[in-house]
Amino acid sequence: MAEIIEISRLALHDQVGERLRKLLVEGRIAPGAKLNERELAELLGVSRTPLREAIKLLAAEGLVDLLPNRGAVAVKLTEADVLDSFELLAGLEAMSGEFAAERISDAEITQVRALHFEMLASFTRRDLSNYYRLNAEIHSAINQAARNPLLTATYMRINARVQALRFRTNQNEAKWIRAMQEHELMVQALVAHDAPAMRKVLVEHLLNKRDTVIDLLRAGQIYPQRIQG
Amino acid sequence: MAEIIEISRLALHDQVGERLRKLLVEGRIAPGAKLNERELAELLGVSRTPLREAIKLLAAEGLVDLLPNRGAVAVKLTEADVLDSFELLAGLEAMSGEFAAERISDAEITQVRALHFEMLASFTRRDLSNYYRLNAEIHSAINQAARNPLLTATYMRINARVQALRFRTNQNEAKWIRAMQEHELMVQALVAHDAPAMRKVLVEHLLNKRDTVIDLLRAGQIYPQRIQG
DNA sequence: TTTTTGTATTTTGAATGCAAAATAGCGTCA
DNA sequence: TGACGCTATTTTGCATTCAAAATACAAAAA
Repeated sequence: MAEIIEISRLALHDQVGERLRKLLVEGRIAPGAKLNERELAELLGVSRTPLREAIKLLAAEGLVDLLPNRGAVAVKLTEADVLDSFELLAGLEAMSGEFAAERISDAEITQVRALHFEMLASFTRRDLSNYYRLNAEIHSAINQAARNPLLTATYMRINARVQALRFRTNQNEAKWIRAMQEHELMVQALVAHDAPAMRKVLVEHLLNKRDTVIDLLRAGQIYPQRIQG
Repeated sequence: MAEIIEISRLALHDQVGERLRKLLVEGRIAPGAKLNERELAELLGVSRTPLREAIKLLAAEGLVDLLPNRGAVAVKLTEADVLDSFELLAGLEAMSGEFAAERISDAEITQVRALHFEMLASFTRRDLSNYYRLNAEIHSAINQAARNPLLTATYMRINARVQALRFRTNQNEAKWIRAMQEHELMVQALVAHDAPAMRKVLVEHLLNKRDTVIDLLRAGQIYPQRIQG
């Protein structure tokens, strides 16, 4: 009989972890907010045990801070934290980009180019929602093409920390246009399998994103969106 | 009254986490070995609750795999995993090295040079134990000089995964000599604050280490050291 | 002999309970 | 009025307990 790959439903603590992660990344739980175990357990409909296991997991991912005997709080990144995060992300993206330029297949290039044009369409329509989705898909495709799952996982982990911050950052028209130009260069570098060019444009791209986020952070445009706190 | 920074003793699950991590990294728990909760809890003298929390932590760090309803096993890296790990480590070290070259202080350079000569002494005596300690200290000092704690933490996390593999890998005289030459170049690059040179030598250094480990892995020289399993 | 099926045991997963630490509230004293 | 200290309540941390899933084993059938 054929081997059946069982689609194992996730364990409770994993489900809780995913839901909590989403709440944190989307900013539904505000940075700096205390995570009351009893409250959260009731909200999520589970006992405190799996919730605590999930919190430990998120702590290892850097999404919450653990205070001994005083529970967990959603991380509130300082400006220095944000700078460090983007610096590291730039390096990781550069690495991804280099490997991708060397290893990407023609089929994958075609796919990236298609996504790129779709993104241009969304940009033209100023359709932020689809723009962000396509942007994420392109970066994900580049990561895939790098052929290093550990690199991809590491990138995603660090990215999750700043995800809440990046929510809706491209209101600035000039910076948005520049981001699109950089994406154009990325596609060119991939087509040419030019690893150094890919590194260069990605580092620049990320550092620009960093500056945008830092500006918004200083202007207080980011954290005030909190829902719970 | 002055604010007193309390040296809070670690919570139990953290202590358990550290002890477990040590057992895994040192290979005392063999790769692929099942982590029986009852056994381990008894061995460590705690109940299963904090142990389970610690295991979740180590799973997030990539030191154990979680099998739904079947517990945790110590990760057993495939050759592909090892290649991915070293590729990522090379990129992270390169990043560290670049930033360190740009940001290192004169005092830190002096310290690295001193450690370097101590390591040369250990090399000359073929004193493996001190050689490894000093080697780790130098890489740690470079990481510190990069001024990015998140990068340091990320590097250490990935490094822990392959730590057990790297245990005693420099038996090969020729490769050991080459490693020493590379270290010489590192110090020179740091003194000259030459970031590109630092990147170059560190990537090379790590990829050579990778090759050494892969050779040993293929020759079956690594995993057979297991104690428990 | 090999495979299958049913049962017993083990092991993991989650809820509950209990102790210790932290927080909050209140009263007292300066 | 304000600061300090004590008690009560809340909250976290860990152990214990209970339920469900997986594994091991043995017996029966092909």
